[in-house]
Amino acid sequence: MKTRDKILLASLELFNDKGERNVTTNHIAAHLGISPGNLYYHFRNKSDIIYEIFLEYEKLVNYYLEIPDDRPLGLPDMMFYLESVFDGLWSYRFFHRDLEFLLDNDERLRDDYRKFTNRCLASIKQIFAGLTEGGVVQRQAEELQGAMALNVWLVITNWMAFLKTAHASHESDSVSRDELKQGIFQVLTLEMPYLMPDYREEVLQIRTRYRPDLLGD
Amino acid sequence: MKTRDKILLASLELFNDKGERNVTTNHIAAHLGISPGNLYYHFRNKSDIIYEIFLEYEKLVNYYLEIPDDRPLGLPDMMFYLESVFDGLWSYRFFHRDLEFLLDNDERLRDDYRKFTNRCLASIKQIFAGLTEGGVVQRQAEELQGAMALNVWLVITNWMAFLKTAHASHESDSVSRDELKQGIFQVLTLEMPYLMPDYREEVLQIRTRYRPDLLGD
DNA sequence: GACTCTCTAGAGTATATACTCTAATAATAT
DNA sequence: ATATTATTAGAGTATATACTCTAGAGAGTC
Repeated sequence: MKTRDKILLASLELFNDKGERNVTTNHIAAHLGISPGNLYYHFRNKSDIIYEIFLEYEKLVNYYLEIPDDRPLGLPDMMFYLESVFDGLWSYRFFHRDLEFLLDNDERLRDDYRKFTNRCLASIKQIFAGLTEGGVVQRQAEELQGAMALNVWLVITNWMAFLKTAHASHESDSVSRDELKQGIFQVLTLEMPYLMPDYREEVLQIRTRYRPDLLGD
Repeated sequence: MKTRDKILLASLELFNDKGERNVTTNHIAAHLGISPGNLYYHFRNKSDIIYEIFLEYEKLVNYYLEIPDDRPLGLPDMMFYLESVFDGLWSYRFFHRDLEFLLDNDERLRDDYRKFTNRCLASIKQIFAGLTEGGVVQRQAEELQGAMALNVWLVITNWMAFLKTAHASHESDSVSRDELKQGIFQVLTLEMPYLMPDYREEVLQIRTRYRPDLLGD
């Protein structure tokens, strides 16, 4: 593998493990057994590394959120989107953690992330539209749709942070992929009242698969 | 005012303005025109300052979330809670920003914050119970209540972060108190389907007062 | 006036961090 | 083989940051 790619991979791994704030360029170099000079030959600075990782993340999410416009959506579609999005969230979980600081220090990233957010929100709305057409969710007032999508977005992107703060110990990376998936439980809770009555039972059923076991300890 | 209190006040102000990560103890001292030595005479370290500020925040929120148990709750109660909580959020807005890092570096704070979260979640559930009794919201399955409360909590505590990232410019502290209050719009959106039909119109009405003007730009 | 206790100044320190510079080595082209 | 280019090592630097240490000023007490 090219050194450049190794750097990106190691950075992502370390960021996810320890948080961007706790990982220095020297750490990354040391982790790979290369010199700082070598790292800076491939990247102008730390922000550049983060930005490239963001681009990968963005690409992945865009791929996950491709929505067929030639057919309505069903329950399996919805679950597929949820699983995919939380998968992406897991792979790049460092990102939403130090987000504000990252955006503060890289204008390019800030602009791109803003557009990214808006695209995601649009996709969520589109998914709801598809599900409405598919008879899974009830038709909602136009006026509510944007705010609903935003709430879904808030729950999804901040579930990880909540888990981390709710955990008793901070033993490195104590949040597991499974726990993250419990965010799906929260999103399904959110959607419950909007479902067509026929689907309520089925979704409640699916939802139990994601039930957190530790909540409220 | 005592130097000790001045330090707490100035720290809170600077943290809110620039983010905890961007404010050093030397900055705080310089801002007050006192020496670093003086600052460290009053506080053992930066974590201690943060911890004391957290205690104030906690006290404020606890005060706001006192819930009368001798009567059911009405719509005005609900709006009062929302307004209060978002007020507290505004006054200590730095806190939820670098939360994960703060908790990683102060075990005492982590434990306290965890308990704080659980108390808040319990309060939210209690408020829902009161509103149910008051005939404002429909009775929900026991099983849903915890997850609903958690979603409300997620939206409330992360609304600020969303605003910051959604903003185009990072011109220092460009998020206003009014914009923060638009989080109430989101929470009301969340609650909408659970309301008793009689209250729907009124809440929709109230909700328009908090409508964001910039969303989706 | 001597003594004590609280508070403050300010220079200073150890460590960390992002990043640079030079020289050398490996790879490739001619 | 030689020239050129891409890659790497590794020592080094400027700056920042959390925090320490010593000395001394004020205020109150005996």
